[in-house]
Amino acid sequence: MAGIRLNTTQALRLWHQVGVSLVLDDKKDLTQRQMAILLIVYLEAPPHTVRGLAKQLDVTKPVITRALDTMGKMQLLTRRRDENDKRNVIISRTVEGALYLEKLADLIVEKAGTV
Amino acid sequence: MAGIRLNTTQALRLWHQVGVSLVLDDKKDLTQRQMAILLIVYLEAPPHTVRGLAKQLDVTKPVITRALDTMGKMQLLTRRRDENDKRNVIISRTVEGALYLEKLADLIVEKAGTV
DNA sequence: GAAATTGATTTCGCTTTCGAAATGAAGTTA
DNA sequence: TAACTTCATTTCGAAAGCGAAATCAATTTC
Repeated sequence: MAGIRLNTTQALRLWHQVGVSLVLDDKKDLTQRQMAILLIVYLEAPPHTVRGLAKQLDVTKPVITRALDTMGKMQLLTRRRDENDKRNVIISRTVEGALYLEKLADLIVEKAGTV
Repeated sequence: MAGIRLNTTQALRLWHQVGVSLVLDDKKDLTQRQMAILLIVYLEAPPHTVRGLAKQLDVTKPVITRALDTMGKMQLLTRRRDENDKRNVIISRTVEGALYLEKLADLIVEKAGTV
């Protein structure tokens, strides 16, 4: 668990290159909050709920509901009712969403190689 | 020009950690486009104009004008008229903007160390 | 089982952004 | 100097986001 070693110049160059590429190529145009939600759902252990995401990101629940509406339409993730406690909504991954993040990861790796 | 070597998992973890931190801590809440513009202005060789930025990011000029309005209010950059050709507007850096990106860079470096 | 609590969504009014088109100012061409 | 071009901004109607508060359904508490 040594981590990646980079300096501040490399960090900004990486953000710069990936950022410009996303603006140029990415149809989805997610907000920062939406992207954060997506990555939590894909990288952190389930289950994920509206309340849990709102708490982790310190935003209101409607922010999460709206983001799920938007990213749900894009097929990046899905929701279903929790059968054990029907007040809860469980957010989960989709194939589309996994592919989207795979492409994002490839882009980051590619740009990292150039900074 | 060796570049940074990381794998796709590390790339997504890095984006995840930085993204969550930005949602939690960053008052500015820039859009992807605004962030891309800011990084271009700070990392690429001047002069920067509305037209040039619009072309590089393949967006309309009003997108740039609006982003400059917003980030100008935040003091992240400034514009002034080009005295040689008064149709042009030259976008340049500010101390505030440099500090903002320094902190962003520090955050990225810190999170990179943990992925 | 009635009342209170919890979780998600909807509604409200507001702000910000969007692209397309119109405008205005400055420079260039004929 | 009159017409055209160029650059940035403003205006337009539409779309999407925001937080606060209200709503609705499910669960827990008393």
